[in-house]
Amino acid sequence: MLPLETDRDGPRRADARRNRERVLVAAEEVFAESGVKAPVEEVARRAGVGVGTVCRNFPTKQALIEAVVGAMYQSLLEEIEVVGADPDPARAFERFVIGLPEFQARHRALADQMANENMAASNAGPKEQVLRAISDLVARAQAAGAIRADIGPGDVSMLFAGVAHATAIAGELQPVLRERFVRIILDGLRADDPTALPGRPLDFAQLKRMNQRRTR
Amino acid sequence: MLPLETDRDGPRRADARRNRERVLVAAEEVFAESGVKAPVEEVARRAGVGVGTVCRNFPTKQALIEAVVGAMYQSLLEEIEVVGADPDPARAFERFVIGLPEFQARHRALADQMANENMAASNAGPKEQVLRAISDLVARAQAAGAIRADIGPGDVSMLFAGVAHATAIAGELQPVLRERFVRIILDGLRADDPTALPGRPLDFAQLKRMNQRRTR
DNA sequence: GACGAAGTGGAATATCGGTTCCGGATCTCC
DNA sequence: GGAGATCCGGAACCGATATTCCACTTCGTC
Repeated sequence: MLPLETDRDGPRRADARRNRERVLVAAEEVFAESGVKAPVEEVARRAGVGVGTVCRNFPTKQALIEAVVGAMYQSLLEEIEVVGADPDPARAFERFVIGLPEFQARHRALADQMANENMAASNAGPKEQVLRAISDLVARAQAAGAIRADIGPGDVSMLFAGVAHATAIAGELQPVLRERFVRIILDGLRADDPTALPGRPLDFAQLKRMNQRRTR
Repeated sequence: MLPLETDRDGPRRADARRNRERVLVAAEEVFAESGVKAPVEEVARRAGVGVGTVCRNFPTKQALIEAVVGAMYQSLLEEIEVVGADPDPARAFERFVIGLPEFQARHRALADQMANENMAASNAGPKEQVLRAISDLVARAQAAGAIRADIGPGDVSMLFAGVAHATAIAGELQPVLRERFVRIILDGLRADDPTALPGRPLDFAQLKRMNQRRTR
């Protein structure tokens, strides 16, 4: 996607590089439709190449998934930067939490990945930026008094990841349901007169630690 | 579990019936620990029988899963009846929504199943009872003014299923996080001065229709 | 206790999906 | 345009897992 690619992992020949790109695009589509459990062969068919080509560019299925997830973090980051530019912190936060489950629904592979695996070691770059951006958004909204103070960015992303997952089965009702649920949770996050929460606000460091523990 | 079993699906010999029961128990444990993707052989080992025995009693893995799910609906029903006996509708509802994600976390197979598959055709009996009980709980809470009127029982169960799924990865923090999220959503469900929701309240009939569409 | 029916264990089979391999096609550079 | 490196397709391989099958054991009954 970027010219830098040639440095790290680009094949030497022009047609090969084209194929690699087509595989990546196909994989994003297939994983979005059928989840990461979709067979590699399906990706190959969609890309119009043989399985051998897929496996040469991405030596293992896990590597393919991580490449796709990396690209998605990149595009998520762009979306966040757009809503983050909103000068009103409350509205920026609201636009973000409406967009997040929609994004996760659009790229189911990311949601599956976030729910299931380590992903801690890999993709340090774009992922870290996304997490920082989310933390900022939450902190700004809290500073503005738009949402209660006793939650952390980890709470927010887990809550809305749950919405994305729950609504995933919902056919054409999906967008409406997603918005219903987001609105309800937003009401719950407003500062008015909340019931006290047990535990401490959840930040991403703790969330990461949980994932590491789990995969060990 | 009941004497009726001999009619429908019980083997004729006493030891065989014992084995069937042990398989069911083992399957519940194994699925809870490792999800429904756990190999049948693992279930057999845990039950102390051969795979042949498992497959004779439950001709297909799907059948085994459904049997386990059926048993879990039964026990969920019992829990609901306990909290439903609370004379205060608001407190009954609250106890229910705190218990639901906990229950789903305890029996991950059920959550997987609820999220993934049809389950519409099978297990008509106990499932229908559970759904009716949930609808009652929601309606009573709404009649008492404890929660907003513009949501349906389907909204409630999807929201809290989402919590169960999102918190599934959370190791020892799981119970705390679950309660945090449930409290937040409960705040959002209270009637005070809610933002208007798009769409209509979701009931179980619509939810079922969604599942059917999806598997077709 | 002995006989037949019912049930058992686990090896064999079938299937599916990821990975490897290689003969042949394609590109790049001279 | 040809030589040689690079890359391609997809068949073959492999491991994992569900399902089937049958020689052997156990149960229930007389």
